[in-house]
Amino acid sequence: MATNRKPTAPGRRRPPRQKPGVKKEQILEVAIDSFGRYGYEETKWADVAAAVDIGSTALYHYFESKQHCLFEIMAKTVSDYRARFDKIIAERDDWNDALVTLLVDSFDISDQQVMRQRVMVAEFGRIASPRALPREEAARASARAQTRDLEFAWGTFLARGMQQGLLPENDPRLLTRAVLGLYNSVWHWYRPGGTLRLADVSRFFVSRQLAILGCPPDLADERFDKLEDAA
Amino acid sequence: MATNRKPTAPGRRRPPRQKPGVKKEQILEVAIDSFGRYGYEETKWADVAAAVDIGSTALYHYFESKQHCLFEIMAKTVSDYRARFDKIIAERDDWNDALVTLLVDSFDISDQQVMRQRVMVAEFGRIASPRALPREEAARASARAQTRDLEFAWGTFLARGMQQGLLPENDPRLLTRAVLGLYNSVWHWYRPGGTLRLADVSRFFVSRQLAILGCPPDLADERFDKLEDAA
DNA sequence: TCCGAACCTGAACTCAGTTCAATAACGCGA
DNA sequence: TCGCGTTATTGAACTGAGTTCAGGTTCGGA
Repeated sequence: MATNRKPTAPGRRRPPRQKPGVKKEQILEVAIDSFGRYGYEETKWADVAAAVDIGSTALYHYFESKQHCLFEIMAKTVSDYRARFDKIIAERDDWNDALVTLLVDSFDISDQQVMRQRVMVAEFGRIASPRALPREEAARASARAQTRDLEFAWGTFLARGMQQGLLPENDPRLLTRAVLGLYNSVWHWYRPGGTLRLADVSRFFVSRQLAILGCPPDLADERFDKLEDAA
Repeated sequence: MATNRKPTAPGRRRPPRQKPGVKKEQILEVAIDSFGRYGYEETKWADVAAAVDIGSTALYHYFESKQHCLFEIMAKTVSDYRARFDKIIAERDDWNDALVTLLVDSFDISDQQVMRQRVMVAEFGRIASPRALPREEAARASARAQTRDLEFAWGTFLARGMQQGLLPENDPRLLTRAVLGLYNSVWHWYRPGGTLRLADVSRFFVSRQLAILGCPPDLADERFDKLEDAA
């Protein structure tokens, strides 16, 4: 837990500069890992700087503040999820197929994406209140708006399933909150490298999500069996 | 949002001292409300002091730190939930009756208890890592241990339902996490005084919890109808 | 070779949270 | 009613993570 990085040896040339954007990606990587592992509060901003080998004030070249970094992580997390959501919806005609794919796909994520989800659910409360710094506020507002949009998109999708008679009638907004709420709850306790494999968590929770919706919970079993065979 | 309280007028007698414990309760009330409404971070500890009409340093007579206060709130929240849980279990012979009562009862809470749940779910991540100050650490450890115990108790209860053939066989621990995860997810977005009535939220989410468990979701309908008639 | 933009730094500042030494009020036994 | 330990409170000072600022250095391209 060194708080300060070692200074460049005097009389020594600095290492050659990398491609633009690389450093920022490094910072985000370290931040995601540290925020996800120890929590946002516990993580010292200066330690993140040290980990990517810059002085703590250099961080302000990339982010307006520590929270700005957090909000960018969150905005990216939702935005990536949304992109996958849209792609799946667009590619499937069959509603049931789309549903199962959506549910299964959202658990089919890398360790780093898990960490992002952990950061997301742990610090979600922060995106509620506006901030003063312009870019920070932009990132916050973006994360918030995209979250809302995503809920709306899910609601619309579920309403379509009801129209087609594939889903029992119910308030689509509350149903969305229930399905996504159950999904998000996973990241409060699941962490990569634990005793539980994500594939098992996925199998269990997808079936429970289907139960919430009122579908036969074994709707996704076939899909999982196929995935197992592939692996 | 005044940060400092007005000083006692000089030459004036202080107001008479209240019963011991009253001030601490006042602090907790204000803290719960403020943490739940604006978030723990956003809430300035000194503002809490001002709200109960003491200087900010006087808070340290009651709590070792701001986090200590938070942890006491969380510990109390779990402990109260647990007490209700145990009482309900003890009073019911019929397993289905107990289940429905547990689920319905956990939504039958006052506005202040809602705020406590909001604080709980929003800041839950903090109870993971140990703290240095003794009483603060004690409160943290207590909150953590009680949460674990509660999950265990739920798991045991669900396993009993499976033994009696009233619940489909499933991993009781994962099932517990799903049921409680869905419950907790509510407090991320529900707040008192909104457009949605808690009774409606309750009706919907209890039925979804039953769906998760694999029970007929209308198992609780009768109960709700009775509650409606009473009101 | 010059220039502007991107990148980075040390020193200093901020401010919520906290510590500390001292004081005031209370409650109770002598 | 006095004395004395406990409880409650305060102002002044301290702490440290986060931040600002006024500059430097490096780079790619004109």
